[in-house]
Amino acid sequence: MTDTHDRREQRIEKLNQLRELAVDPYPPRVERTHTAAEALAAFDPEQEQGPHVQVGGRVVAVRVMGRTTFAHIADDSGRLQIYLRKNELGEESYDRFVKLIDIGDFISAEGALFRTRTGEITVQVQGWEVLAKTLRPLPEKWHGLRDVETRYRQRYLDLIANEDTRRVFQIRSRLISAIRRFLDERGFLEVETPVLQPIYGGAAARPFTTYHNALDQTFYLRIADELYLKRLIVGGFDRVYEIGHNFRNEGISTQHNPEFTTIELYQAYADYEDMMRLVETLYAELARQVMGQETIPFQGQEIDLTPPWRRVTMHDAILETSGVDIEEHRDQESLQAAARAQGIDLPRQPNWGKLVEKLFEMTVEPSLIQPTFVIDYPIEISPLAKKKPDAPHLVERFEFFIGTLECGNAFTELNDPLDQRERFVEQSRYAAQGDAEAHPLDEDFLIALEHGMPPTGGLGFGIDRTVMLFADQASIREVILFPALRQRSEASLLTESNV
RNA sequence: GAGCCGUUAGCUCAGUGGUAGAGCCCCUGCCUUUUAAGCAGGUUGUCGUGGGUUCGACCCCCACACGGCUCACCA
Repeated sequence: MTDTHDRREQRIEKLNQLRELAVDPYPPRVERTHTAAEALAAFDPEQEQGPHVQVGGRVVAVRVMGRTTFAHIADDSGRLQIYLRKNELGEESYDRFVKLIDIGDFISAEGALFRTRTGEITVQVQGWEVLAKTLRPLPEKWHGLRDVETRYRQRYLDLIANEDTRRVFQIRSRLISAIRRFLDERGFLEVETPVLQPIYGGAAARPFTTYHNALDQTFYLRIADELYLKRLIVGGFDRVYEIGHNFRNEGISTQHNPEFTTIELYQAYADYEDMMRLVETLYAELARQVMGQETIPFQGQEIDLTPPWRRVTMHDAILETSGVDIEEHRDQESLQAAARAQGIDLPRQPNWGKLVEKLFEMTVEPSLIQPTFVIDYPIEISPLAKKKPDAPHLVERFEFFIGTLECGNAFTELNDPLDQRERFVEQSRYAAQGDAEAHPLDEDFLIALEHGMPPTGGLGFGIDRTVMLFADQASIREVILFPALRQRSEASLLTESNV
């Protein structure tokens, strides 16, 4: 018999006592005239007494002083103090509150607003009711809830106990709204494309595999939206975007969750230069709307999102940081040797482009604090982007980095169907050589392209990482309400729930 | 998948090879403007799980579970 069990039984006993008093501990509805914030706003500071209000919320603090009691209730809008007096409520109602209401219970209370001696606007309670009796205690009030595992597994407790957690997810919501507003105002159409796909594509990643019984067919959970959105550009929707979950069957880290939220957008008659302008304009706008200024703090740094952002080619960035000139070393052996000469040990990769990417990640990425567009990527790691006309081993692609986070990816989309087919074929050669993330050939997509796609700029960026940036969080789990965790065994759950 | 660290009361945390602790929470009493209310008294427990060493293990050893960080993979 554990302490929790005792406490739970104590509360069930209180629940039963309420029922014996003919009180429904879970009434189906409640009258409410004001939220906590509305009640506070309704009080005229010039007056001694405010209007009569009826409010509801969770009891978060109780101070019993004999025949008088102060308590705080909280709803989504904030906290509000209530004041109960035995001589005004009557002995029965007053004692019922003191004896049968616990911190955590939901109640409603009605009465006139007044200001206490210390100046706090408070409801002088004339009547109150139980809205929902709780059976388990809330986390402690001083230190709140710190245990990271409990915070993730029982996020509701985290939200109750930690105001900062509420703030993070409010920022998340406001960011997503602001992104939608920004794109809607510019004529983008929000669309939804399949999550279950017969062929995955649009990124380099391992998929989750599932199975549809009626169709007797394997499906993959999408790793990107790209190929379906481009089909819509073929179809004549010139500006489309989708916000949704992607799924990648890979490692979990402070920057990776197996399911994560991205936005992808495509704009016909645009190129990657247009996408760069769109990104920097959007992020500055988000900063203004959500944070009130274009400079934001992130992990101890001041990040200035004011456009224009720095642009640097991958070639120049690597040369500046590591002293290795990738254009002088266009095969793996040579590039590995050049890197080694600078004291950088590069592991063998499936191709030159991947080796360049590796070199970039090891040397340049950790230095990219202020917003930076890194442009012109190797073709081998960019099978869906258009070649640079004057350098066919590179493509018109950029990624942008803020606070060393890789935030997003964009290119001038490849709309030449025969080139696209060759790229897919090249990818299948990498796959045959053991590249597990090589892009599979999508014949259906090629047929779409053969019907004609206008010149198009495309962009994708991680919503979660954007939230990390704006909410100043170091771990992606802090910006996902229920991050992926290993399942607890049934036995351990039962032990902990004590029922 | 690998390395390191962590797991003690409902919560936040101390702790020692020799009878498990503190604060908050909770329970009882007093208290009619408190707000970390106060005062007096009281109860917390499979010390993550399972083995082993030992006269004796919360402590030492091994395995396992879960989590965190770093690395690998990736966005």
